[in-house]
Amino acid sequence: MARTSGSHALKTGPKVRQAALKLFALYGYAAVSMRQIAAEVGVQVGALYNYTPDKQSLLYDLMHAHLTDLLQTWRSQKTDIAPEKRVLQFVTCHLNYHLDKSEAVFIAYMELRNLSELNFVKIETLRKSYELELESIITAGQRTRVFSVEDPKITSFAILGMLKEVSTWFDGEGRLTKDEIIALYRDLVLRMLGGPASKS
Amino acid sequence: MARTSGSHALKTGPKVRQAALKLFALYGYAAVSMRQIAAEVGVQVGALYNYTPDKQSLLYDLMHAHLTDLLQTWRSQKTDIAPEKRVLQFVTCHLNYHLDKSEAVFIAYMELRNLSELNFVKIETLRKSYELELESIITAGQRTRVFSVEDPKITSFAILGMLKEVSTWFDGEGRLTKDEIIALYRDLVLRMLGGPASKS
DNA sequence: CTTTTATCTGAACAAGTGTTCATATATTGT
DNA sequence: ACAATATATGAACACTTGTTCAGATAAAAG
Repeated sequence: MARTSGSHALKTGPKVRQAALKLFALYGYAAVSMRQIAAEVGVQVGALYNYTPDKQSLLYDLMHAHLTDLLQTWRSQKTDIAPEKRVLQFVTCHLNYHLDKSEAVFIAYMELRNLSELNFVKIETLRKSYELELESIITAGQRTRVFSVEDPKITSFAILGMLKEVSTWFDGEGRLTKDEIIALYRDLVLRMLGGPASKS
Repeated sequence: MARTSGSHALKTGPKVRQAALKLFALYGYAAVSMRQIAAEVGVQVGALYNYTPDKQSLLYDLMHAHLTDLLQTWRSQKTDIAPEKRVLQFVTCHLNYHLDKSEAVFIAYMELRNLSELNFVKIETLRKSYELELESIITAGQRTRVFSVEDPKITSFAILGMLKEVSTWFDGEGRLTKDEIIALYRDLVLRMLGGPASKS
């Protein structure tokens, strides 16, 4: 070897992913050209292909990295707590992550249909395993009668749907702080799960 | 005149919009070419320009037609009823519309960033006026103390977010019928609004 | 049947697409 | 200093993009 691997690569590689992340989130995968990404990095278009085999892999890598990061973040949380606390832990963890990394989150929701068939299956598997985490918390709480829901699956979809929506408008400059927003959603989720107190 | 206006146009015009609706919903605006739309209609590319000045207008027209239709559907509902009934009316109306016209709905959420700046403002105005309908119901119920929410705006966002999510997975072939789903969401919404019964 | 005109075709336009590659340029180890 | 090699360039590839338009086609009016 006459050169340590990646003297520039270690800088340009992440820059490419970061530029792609920003531009895909802003204009959408299909609307962004490799030349736009190259310009954002400050490099000619050919150089990108030292860091990705093609445009499709760039999208897949971003989504895969995001989802494994999200899953790992969640799975590093304390696990041995009661469902009513655990669901709040989920909401807090989810919103903190989503509000901090809104670009990656946005892409993961919006660009599913631009994945190749094979990549789509892999990403969907990851996404579903994350979403099942919430459903299983709800089911656990249902068993111990601390929650009272009609349909755990639909309830988990509904909660995830309303949590997703936050990242479409939150920009850190609104009326409420991140923590205030999280508190409001924690309350809404508890209501949806209908603790024993609200049973009729 | 030697010909009644639009002998074919009355057939091809709607076909163009329908083809664009289908393809935009399936692959996204940026990923669909005018030639694909033409092929779906069964016509050559040039013919499309008898029915739209350009691709951008095609997108705008679809979104505008959808939103005015949605708003009109909602505004044709009975208005003189109490907030707790009216909010259920909103959920039912919204879900019925969204589950029936899922393609138009999907485009309206996904393709906002592909609108020109001017068109975006117009569409956003329509969308916001629809979303404010829910917020004003919540605020009204808050005043008469039939609802008990911490933040009417966030609550309306949360409800709209969870209602939107339904159209991403509902395909009419799942475990639940449309009416069963609507019933579940009506219940969830009532819980979120925390009627006086559930006050602590 | 002839004229009028709405509609469609088919080809063309300039610009942009993702990707490849021989060549040049840095940067590092010796 | 030189040699080795990781990165970047810039031009080229074949193809697709949205849009235009002269001319063909078809249908209705007179």
